[in-house]
Amino acid sequence: MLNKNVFLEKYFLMTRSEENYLKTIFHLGGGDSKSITTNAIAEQMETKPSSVTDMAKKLSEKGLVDYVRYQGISLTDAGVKTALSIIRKHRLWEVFLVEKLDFTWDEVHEVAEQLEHIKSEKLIDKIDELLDFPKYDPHGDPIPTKDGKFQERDEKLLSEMPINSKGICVGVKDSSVPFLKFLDKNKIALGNTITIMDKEDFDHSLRIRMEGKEMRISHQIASNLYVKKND
Amino acid sequence: MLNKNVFLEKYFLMTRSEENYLKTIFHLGGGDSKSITTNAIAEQMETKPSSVTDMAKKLSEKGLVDYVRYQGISLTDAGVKTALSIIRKHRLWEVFLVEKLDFTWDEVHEVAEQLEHIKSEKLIDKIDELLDFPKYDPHGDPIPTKDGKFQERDEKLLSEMPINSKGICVGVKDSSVPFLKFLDKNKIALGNTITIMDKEDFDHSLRIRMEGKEMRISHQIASNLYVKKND
DNA sequence: ATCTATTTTTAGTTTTGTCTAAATTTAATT
DNA sequence: AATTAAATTTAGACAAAACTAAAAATAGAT
Repeated sequence: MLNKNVFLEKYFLMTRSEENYLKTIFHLGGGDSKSITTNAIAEQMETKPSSVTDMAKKLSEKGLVDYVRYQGISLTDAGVKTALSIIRKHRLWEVFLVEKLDFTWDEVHEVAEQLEHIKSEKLIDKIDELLDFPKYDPHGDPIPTKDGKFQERDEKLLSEMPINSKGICVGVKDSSVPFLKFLDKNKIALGNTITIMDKEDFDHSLRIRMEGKEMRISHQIASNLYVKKND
Repeated sequence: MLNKNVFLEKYFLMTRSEENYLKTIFHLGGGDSKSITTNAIAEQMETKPSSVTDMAKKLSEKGLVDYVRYQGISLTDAGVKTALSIIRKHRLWEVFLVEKLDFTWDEVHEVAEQLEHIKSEKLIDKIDELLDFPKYDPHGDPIPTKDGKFQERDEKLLSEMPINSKGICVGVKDSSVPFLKFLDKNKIALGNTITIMDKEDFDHSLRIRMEGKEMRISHQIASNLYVKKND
């Protein structure tokens, strides 16, 4: 009826499903005007390629993605902005759940998937403030700022660190529940300082010192842990 | 496929819309096996009677309401239990927004309407704990316990209090945004002790003393404020 | 350059929740 | 008891978001 409402409806009122598509496309790298295939999106979202095509048309209509039949999908600037605002909400909620409600690493994702769709700018800004404007989420992933800026980290995989170097544990590459539970069980937490004592040529396992204790970790673990170089 | 999943689907997985219907029916008094009319529900939810009929059938199928054609709708025990769990979530989130995020009375409802549908028992229990198990929400309405018990209050409307009596402000009858804004502006807050100094026969307005200040309030205001008798 | 195999799209269907318009039941009035 | 008014339900339609199956386009291999 009103022009203003048409505008609002088209550009600001996103459904949960639309938001999930944008987020997925961003995570698959579609933010750098790189085309993501229909199949890749379908696989990631555990849905069918035909459903992705339908949504591609819809998001293209709204100016959030660039879509050419058979050529794949990439985010427009508006699409990136929207995706980042959802990721920002997701990661802030994750911090909230861990810091304020004592959730463990592996429990937060599912709940944050729901909370990220709550529509209230004031709410998420206040949560940000309550948490004292955190820069990283519990998995070590950077939290975009309100104006959509990312603060990337100078980080390396633990497996790539040289012998005798030190690093602070800042994130995980694999954020699956089994891996996070493993870390919890072995008291490997973000912020811990890790010293690489020795590397085993045979199986690429590492001997490390952490929180005063020495332990051996497999290559598989070491290649899924990010550390920030310390010296 | 599995029997267990059929069970879960039918009895536990509620859609947002189903939850809103149950909540509305409860608020209209349908919890005491009192029949609520199709029209009343439609009006409250700003929808059409035919939509209510459709949902009545669906909820009846699920064993959450008793529904007889042309005779109205009431909640079953299971329906009451579900409604109370949603109301519990709504009111706890309201407390959270006011206590932890400095929302004002009039801002909380809209956001709580969204948050009440988040599905995670652990989340709401932890929020409850974080808030130190509050008994009332910011509007003074009682918060049902985890096992669905209500703690009703010994409360009166301010307009019904005798001269020279004292009361503690515990809730509002009208929770519309304009009224809540009025209260904020005039520094009338939950917990304030109010002494009734005088009542004016002509317009039923009241002269009261609150927080050391004397003021006059109209009958309309006084008949929308609940107080707990103090002496 | 042609032929497969794969990917992607189209067309048509389903489910959920809504709507309108028409039909039916209940309630109220004479 | 008959009639009218109001409330309620049915039937049929639609939009969103998914699906299946069939058709079309692309890419890879010979």
